Amino acid sequence: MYANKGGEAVTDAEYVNIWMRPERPAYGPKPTYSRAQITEAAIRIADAEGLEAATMRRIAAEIGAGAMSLYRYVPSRDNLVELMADRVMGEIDVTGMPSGDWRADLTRYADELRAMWLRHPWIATVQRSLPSFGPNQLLLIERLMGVLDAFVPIDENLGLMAMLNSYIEGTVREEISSAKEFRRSGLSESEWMARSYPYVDRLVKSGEYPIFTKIVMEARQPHLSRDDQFRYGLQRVLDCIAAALQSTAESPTPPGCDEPA
Amino acid sequence: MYANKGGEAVTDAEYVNIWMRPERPAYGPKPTYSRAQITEAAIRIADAEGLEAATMRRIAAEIGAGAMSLYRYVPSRDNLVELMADRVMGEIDVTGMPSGDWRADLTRYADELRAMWLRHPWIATVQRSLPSFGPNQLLLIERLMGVLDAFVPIDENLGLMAMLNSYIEGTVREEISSAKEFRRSGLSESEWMARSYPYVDRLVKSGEYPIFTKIVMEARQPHLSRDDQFRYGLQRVLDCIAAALQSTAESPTPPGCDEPA
DNA sequence: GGCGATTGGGTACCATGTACGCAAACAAGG
DNA sequence: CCTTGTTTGCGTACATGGTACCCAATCGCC
Repeated sequence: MYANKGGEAVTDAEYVNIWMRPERPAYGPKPTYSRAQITEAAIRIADAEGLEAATMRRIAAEIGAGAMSLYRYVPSRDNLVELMADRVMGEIDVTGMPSGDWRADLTRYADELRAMWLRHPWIATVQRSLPSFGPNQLLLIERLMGVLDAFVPIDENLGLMAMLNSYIEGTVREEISSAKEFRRSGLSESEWMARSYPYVDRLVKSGEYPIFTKIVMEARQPHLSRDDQFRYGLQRVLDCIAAALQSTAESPTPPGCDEPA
Repeated sequence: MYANKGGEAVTDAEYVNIWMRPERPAYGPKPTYSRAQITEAAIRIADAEGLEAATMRRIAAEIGAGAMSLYRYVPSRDNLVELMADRVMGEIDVTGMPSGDWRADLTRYADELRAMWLRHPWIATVQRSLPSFGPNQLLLIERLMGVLDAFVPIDENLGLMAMLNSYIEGTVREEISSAKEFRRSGLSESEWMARSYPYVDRLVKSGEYPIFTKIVMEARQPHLSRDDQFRYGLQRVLDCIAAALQSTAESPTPPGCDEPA
């Protein structure tokens, strides 16, 4: 694809991931566009109309380029999605993050992560894997893991942060699902509920789902603001972390010591 | 699409979801296939080669039908995916589930759910929303929520189960991501690690990511068996639930229930 | 100034979901 | 039994999406 200084061809497969691939070589005409610009345009479209609307042709049109021109900047659409994912990770503000007050830090992180997911609902559909971690994602890991680094061994820290992230992502995923359902059907929340009434009613009337019925009839949770639900659950998770900090402070033995692989 | 007994046409839009749509009318030639058969075939393909490999043509070929024949049984591919999702939910064995020992029940549920996700990694990519809950999903909710129903108010129960499910799904999602990465690259785990070494090495050498470096160098977690990681984290989540049961048992609800084993 | 790599982008190919139409199959009324 | 209305299986066809390939225009470096 490119030629390095030795003049040898460098094939695509040479690069482990996009982050190892140079944005542009120092030769030939000046590029009209840029990875950042393309990524930005793609995010704009995905935010407004979903990730599936961000097609190569559409993105190209958005920046006034020809469809195939994008491939001068990005090896494939999948890779572009990785760029998008890392780009939005950068929106999470973790400046001054190990502030000393871990609970405040994690609360802020949780709020920011959730807000970011809600701004860019399509990240719910992209799965990340370790080697695709870009600079923003890495910096985030750095700051987030830094919050508890002084208090617990690294393994414990990994476990706790996995729990925290799972909670945040799981919760937001549900918010996104229902929001997407509304959008898909083009109905308002109340219209949508009216529409699904026949189904829910049939289930309730069948008598086979007493607890489901209880949820439908009694639960107030669904009527609370999403923000309150989230914050309430988050407090519980943080309590959990507090307990774990306590116990490791007492017996500093990291978990899984006695376990063979 | 179909005609009801009055002879009036019933359009697709009349149905809230697939579960409200009758499988087949009582007229015309006997269908050669069935929803269940089609769903089964689709799952088989998706398990082996990913959800994107389960195309309509491929599924049809699998059962020896023409591509368009599937649309006599399923309104769209999206709806078929919903059928698939509910079908695999049915694999989770929750018989006799409110057994009295909530901790054992939830542990069993967690193990089963995780095992099911690992058998059918593609569910990670399908997002569920309330109205698409099929019979198996509903039965699962029924049994799972039943486990703590006697101990906590319904809203608390919802919150706790959301936390539990988030933990399970978040953890398994990561397992799936890396497994998929291996499969995609066609490499073994060690080959794959060797391949991504240049990237990791560059990050470590840069000195900008001390905690990332610490994870790479010191953490033993990634070397533990996935099962152990999962079980360890799960215990922590269950402890969390235990604490929540404790606190709600003290104030609002009448006593008489016991505590974790 | 010329060489050779690189850029923009048009054309084209293949895969996918699915609308449409038609002939064969079959239940119910005569 | 035959007619009639409806459904089934499925081939054809189209719109859309990713992207391989090609070519002329562009520009850094000798």
